[in-house]
Amino acid sequence: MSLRVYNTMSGKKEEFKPLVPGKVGMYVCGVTVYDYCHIGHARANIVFDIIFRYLQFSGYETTYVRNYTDVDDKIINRANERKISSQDLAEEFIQAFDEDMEALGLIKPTHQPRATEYIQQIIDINQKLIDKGMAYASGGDVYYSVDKFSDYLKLSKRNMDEMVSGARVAPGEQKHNPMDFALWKAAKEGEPSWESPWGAGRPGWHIECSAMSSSLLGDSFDIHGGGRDLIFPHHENEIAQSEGASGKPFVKYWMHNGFVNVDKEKMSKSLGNFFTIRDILKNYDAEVVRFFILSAHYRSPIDFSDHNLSEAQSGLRRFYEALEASTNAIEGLDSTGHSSQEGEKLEEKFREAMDDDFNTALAIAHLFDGVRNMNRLIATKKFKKKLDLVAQVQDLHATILRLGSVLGLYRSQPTEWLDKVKLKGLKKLDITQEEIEALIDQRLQARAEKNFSRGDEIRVELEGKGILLLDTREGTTWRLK
RNA sequence: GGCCCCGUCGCCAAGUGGUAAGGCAGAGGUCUGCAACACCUUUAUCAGCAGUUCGAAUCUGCUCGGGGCCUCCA
Repeated sequence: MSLRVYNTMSGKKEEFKPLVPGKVGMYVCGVTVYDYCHIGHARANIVFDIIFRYLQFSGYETTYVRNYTDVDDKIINRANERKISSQDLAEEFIQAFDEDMEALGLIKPTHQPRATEYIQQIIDINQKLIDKGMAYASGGDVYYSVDKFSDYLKLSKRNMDEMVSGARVAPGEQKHNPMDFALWKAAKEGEPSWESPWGAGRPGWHIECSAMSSSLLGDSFDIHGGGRDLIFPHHENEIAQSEGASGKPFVKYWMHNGFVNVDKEKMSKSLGNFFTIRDILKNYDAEVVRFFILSAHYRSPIDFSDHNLSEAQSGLRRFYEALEASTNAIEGLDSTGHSSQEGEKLEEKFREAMDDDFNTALAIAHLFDGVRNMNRLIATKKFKKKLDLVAQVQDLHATILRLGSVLGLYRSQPTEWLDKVKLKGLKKLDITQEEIEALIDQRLQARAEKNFSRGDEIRVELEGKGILLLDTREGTTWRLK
């Protein structure tokens, strides 16, 4: 079974065959750096993070480019509001972005170019398009003539006539056709600008991605990704620019992730229903956020809510509890002399799921099966003496960790993770760790005196406050209800 | 108005022609002084209607409901 990916261009799943066998070039539209990232950005970046990881896991030598758009109207406006320079604003939010991605446990792309580092390439594309008659300079601006590109709207599958009727020309724009879009904008007073054959100016939106992708991946490459909302106009315009300039096919597979919704509605700034990554991480562990996002298929919409995050946390906790139990169960038992096929079987299912357009939800379901399997083995009587079973648990344990890392999961020490999440949850309750431990001591005392009714009282009291006591051979511990 | 997506167990969520994965929550059981964890058992015919087919959650049509893009947006 080989990798199949859903291509927005064809609207179907296609067998994945890179341009150069064994190698993949992937470009993902990053952020415009003028504000903090929200959970929608988190989803897009996590989705392509695991696509990157899985391509590498599958043996592809992958070059992953994710840009920063650091020159743009929104940046200029925001910088003016704050009375700082665009560069300082961009710098501030590039740093914030990097911190957020690091916190979410993303691995770094191969290249993270900035639009302002590619001004010359942007100018070159403009010139090439003008030379070919596909773009025109007009009053210091440069516009793309969409009617010169017959494939325009092939990605978003829209109808030009109807688009035109709804298109508007902003005041000051000098377009021949309302659907034309700016490749280069003449600088206004106080805006960042660069010298060009058309006077001082700055790039339009879209063109920077054409410049950075061709510079780092070539005129044609394998995968181009981003959120669904980028299909039109951003990606459509990129195609027009890049194919118009190079005369070659731009991208082989277009991949778009679904939205994050809040109460079934798209999250957006205008609705005011967005959550920043930073705020979410105050209440939930980063891995919980990742687990939540990967528990649905990347193209489906997901509903962000406290309830859903909590469920994700419960699910992840199951993994960590199993990992903790298996770590303890196989501790000190090295080579058993027995072989096991359990890991191999699990990996096969995992690959099958991931090969089917990165079906992380199914892949995780298989890992859950692995967990149950492992727990069942450990619960066997005289487990440690049955070396064939020990071998299977060792195999499953290692495989779950290895496959989990392809999803960026289970990277923490189980006990540490469980404690961390527990203490984070405790903050919401009306009791402290010290109080719990004091009560545990009292209960221990009572039980030592065979005063079970007092012991049960304490259990019930703590349960009322959201704390469950666990009696084990090593003593009594607690967890959140 | 144009284009597009979705509606699967209480909740989350896979499954795109061959007879419904998984998780959370619930019930019963084993274990436990009592519990918890873990394990075992158990819970759906897929919004509705009409078709195509030997066979459909999966294809077609219609209806109802929800959402997205068409202006900046992951």
